[in-house]
Amino acid sequence: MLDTSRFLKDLSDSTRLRATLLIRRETELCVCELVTALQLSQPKISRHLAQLRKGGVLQDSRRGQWVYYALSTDLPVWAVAILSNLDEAHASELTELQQTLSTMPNRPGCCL
Amino acid sequence: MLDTSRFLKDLSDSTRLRATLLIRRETELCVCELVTALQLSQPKISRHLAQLRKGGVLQDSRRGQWVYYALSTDLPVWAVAILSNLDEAHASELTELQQTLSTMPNRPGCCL
DNA sequence: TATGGACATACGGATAACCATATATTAAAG
DNA sequence: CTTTAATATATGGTTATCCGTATGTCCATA
Repeated sequence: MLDTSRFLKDLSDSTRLRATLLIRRETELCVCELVTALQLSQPKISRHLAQLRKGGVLQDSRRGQWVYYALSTDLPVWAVAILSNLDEAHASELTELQQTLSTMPNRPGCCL
Repeated sequence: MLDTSRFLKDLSDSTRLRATLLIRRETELCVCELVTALQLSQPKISRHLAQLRKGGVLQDSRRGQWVYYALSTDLPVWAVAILSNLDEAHASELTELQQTLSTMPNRPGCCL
């Protein structure tokens, strides 16, 4: 079961919040896509994603050399609702991040 | 303007989360009422309330010897919505806290 | 002005969060 | 089996968070 305080703490870091909301919009993203979109180092992104996974916010699935992260399918209703509210609060910034993502060179396709 | 990450961090502590949600339900509460309801030390409550006030989540108003805390009237829509969702996630616990409050001896009345 | 109750803050220590750098793991390709 | 790309983790250091205890401030009343 998801703990409320833990959930909020996991989202209270700007990197984790933006990563989670961007994943929510894009359904799923691999690590290198997040590195490009957020323009942060790979270890930093990976550490934050691990924390979100351990906290039950995200789930991962390996496909070839890529690991894709998506929202956990076990999120309770209140958590899904909060993510929706946070998306509203970050609407324009998230659209910009999606824009950056769409122009990423060598973006891994869904070629499994 | 309220910062999202700061807002989530302020609520990510169990004491601050419960205090905020209880205040939301009761409209306003003074420090000694929160000390009783949450059964924590006065300095601890006071410190957390100060953080919530500085973060723009709560506002305070002194009336005689008592300081009452209420939700800030400047909270954006998304923040109010999140508090509502969090109340749902804590419904039964909050009702218990209200129960404890209602039996508080020497509870300061609205006798300003 | 002295006393007591309500509240705030300062101080010191313990724990946790965050980061950059370096290194390990895994998988595809040669 | 080596190489390379993608991802994960380990290490060490800095900063932030949280707490208990002690003390300060403000207000009402005597």
